[in-house]
Amino acid sequence: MTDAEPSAPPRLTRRNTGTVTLDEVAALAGVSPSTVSRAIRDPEQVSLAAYEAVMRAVDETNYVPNRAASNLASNRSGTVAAVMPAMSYSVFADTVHALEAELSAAGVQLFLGTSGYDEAREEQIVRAFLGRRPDGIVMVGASHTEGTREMLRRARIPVVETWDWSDDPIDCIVGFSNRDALTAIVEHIVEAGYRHPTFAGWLTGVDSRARARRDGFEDAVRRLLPGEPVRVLDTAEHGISVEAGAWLLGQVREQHPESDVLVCASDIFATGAILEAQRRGLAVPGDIAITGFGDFEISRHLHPALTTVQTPDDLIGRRAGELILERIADPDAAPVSLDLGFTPIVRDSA
Amino acid sequence: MTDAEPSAPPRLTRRNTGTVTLDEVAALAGVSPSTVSRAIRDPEQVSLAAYEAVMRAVDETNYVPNRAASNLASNRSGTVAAVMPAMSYSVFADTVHALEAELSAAGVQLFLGTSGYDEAREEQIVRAFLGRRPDGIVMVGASHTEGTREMLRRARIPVVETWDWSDDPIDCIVGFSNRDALTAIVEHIVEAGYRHPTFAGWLTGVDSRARARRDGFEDAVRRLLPGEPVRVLDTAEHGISVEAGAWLLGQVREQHPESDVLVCASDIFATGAILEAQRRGLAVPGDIAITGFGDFEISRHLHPALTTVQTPDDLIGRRAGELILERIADPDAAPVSLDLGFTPIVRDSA
DNA sequence: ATGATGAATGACAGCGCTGTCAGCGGCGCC
DNA sequence: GGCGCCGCTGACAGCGCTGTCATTCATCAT
Repeated sequence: MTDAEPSAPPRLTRRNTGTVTLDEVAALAGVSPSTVSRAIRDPEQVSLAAYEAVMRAVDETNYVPNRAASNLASNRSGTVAAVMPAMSYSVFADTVHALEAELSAAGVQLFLGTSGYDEAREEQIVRAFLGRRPDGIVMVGASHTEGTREMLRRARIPVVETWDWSDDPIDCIVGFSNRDALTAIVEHIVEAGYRHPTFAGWLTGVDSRARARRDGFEDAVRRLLPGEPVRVLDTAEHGISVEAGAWLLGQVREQHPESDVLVCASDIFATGAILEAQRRGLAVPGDIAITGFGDFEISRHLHPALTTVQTPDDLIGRRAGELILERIADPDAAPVSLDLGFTPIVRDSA
Repeated sequence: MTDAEPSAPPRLTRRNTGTVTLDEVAALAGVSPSTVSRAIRDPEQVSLAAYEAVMRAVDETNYVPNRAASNLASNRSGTVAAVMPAMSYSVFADTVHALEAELSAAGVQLFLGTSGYDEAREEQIVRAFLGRRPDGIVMVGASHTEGTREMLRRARIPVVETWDWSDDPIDCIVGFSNRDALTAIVEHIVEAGYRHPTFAGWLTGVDSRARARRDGFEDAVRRLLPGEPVRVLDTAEHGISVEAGAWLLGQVREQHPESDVLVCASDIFATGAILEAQRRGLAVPGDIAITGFGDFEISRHLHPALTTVQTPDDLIGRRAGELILERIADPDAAPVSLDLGFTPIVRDSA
């Protein structure tokens, strides 16, 4: 089968990709390529007979449209890019899931990238994503390098920042105030009678949300517990892990033995701290109270059940998806800032 | 500015996309488009002077190459697609992370999709992904619809199935035997003196790995504990959650009060079961022993610390990435089946 | 019967790149 | 001095689609 057919000139195209193309489907179906294109994208536009002929040919050839060609011709990619800090332990998993559900219902695919809580890496990722000409982009966080902001602005596509709050979003923002959430926690613990709180989070990293939470803690302590020192523990090289939480419990007992409540920037830390307290035979909240952040599923099953803040994880994803889709449909719509709030959940640990 | 310039004919391109193109960069740099393309993709090919002129023009114009055009022209997309069952609680998060690290080091981007443990949905996702002409594809699991297998075979790109084992992979497979892993657990508990095990997992879903674990359990029980009934609990509508684990503990106590060890198909269940045992004041392993699967970070912090099986989460991702890259470079390489094994971790819960 | 409408279709250029080939000048070699 | 060689560059076609416009034909009101 290596010989050229005698009936046709041996003019095989130079770079034959070997895959079925729209033209071949058209030839088989006995219609023009235009009709095949229409039948696939919007059956309403073609007659029933044409539609059926095309579908038969598509099945027969196992035709899979080449989206790269489609993107190029239509200048729409049918994709949305999302950049998030991490996947493990992901608070963001629910957000991504909801986002993907929202988008895929509209036939839009999600491109996912993780920055590892690193804004320089984030910039690289955004640059790479922009090369794929997504129709929109979803970011976690509202803190980015100036380069990232600039690129995003220039891309002229809808941008939704999430999980954070800002008065100066790039475009749209869907989130809540991490700062206010921590303030709310401090208000609760003060009301519950605790007077010597210690904040704990991963502050070595570039996680602006952790920082916002820290700031909210500091504000509230200064306001509600005047004269009280602002105790802050950084998990540093322990990062975001259960182990870091266990370590934190030791730290607070050693470094701040007077502290009566450990205010964690994540349920992950709080989980580790509670388990470590169990191990040490410490009573929670008797010997030390503990609060979390995020209301993970495990938190209500711990002993004691964790007092925490519920964040609108999947609502963020859903709304972000809706917003992106709306703005793809109407690029001139005004930017939207959506504060989804948070819900303090008081259980037994504080 | 709506008037056509008198000097040039008013032949504005019909569908102007408004973004900077390679041609514009070339004009500004004073070289041909070919040279710009080369300078960007492989600086070695052009003179230093040309390279610098191009880079200056790229900076000045904020040029971002259009990958859709590049894909179309070169028939390579620079992407790899990955399909996994879920993201929440994700055992797979580490795998994806390692995979992404491996690929992005080679300048390849990862397209991620989740099937929700649904093989029909998986097929849709694969179809959609294939439209983007990825250079390779990574699947979680070795059980797919025939349609999926067929598409994947026809795509003529490297395919790596993961987290599972099969004698008849589509192309490559990197994983371990879930069946054998459960057998190993049963061997341990029998050796430790337990005689009445109950297996628990989410069997209502189409998770073939859960099923393989169940089968491994059954095999081992029949072999090592002849005469013993094969007790199996399905979390059913509770799915994969901590809550399901708590529920399981209740179930095993009620339905199989004689059972002395609960063999969970995931550390998530085991975690819920241990916490529920704490709540009920049951001694673990005294009243009932508990084993998990996956060795999540929290497992070693529980009380008692969980006996489980460590799976090569990120090694799977790393190897899968390497394999994909190798096979992109050399499409004629022979398929590889890589059994990465597993490691039983004996702690205090069984 | 006639023109006006509208649905369905086809022709064609072009989206922004890359592969390929040809051409240019400078160099070392016989 | 002529030859081949090599590094670098530019011209050009074409990847597989879609937007746009032109065309056809049946349908309808006049």
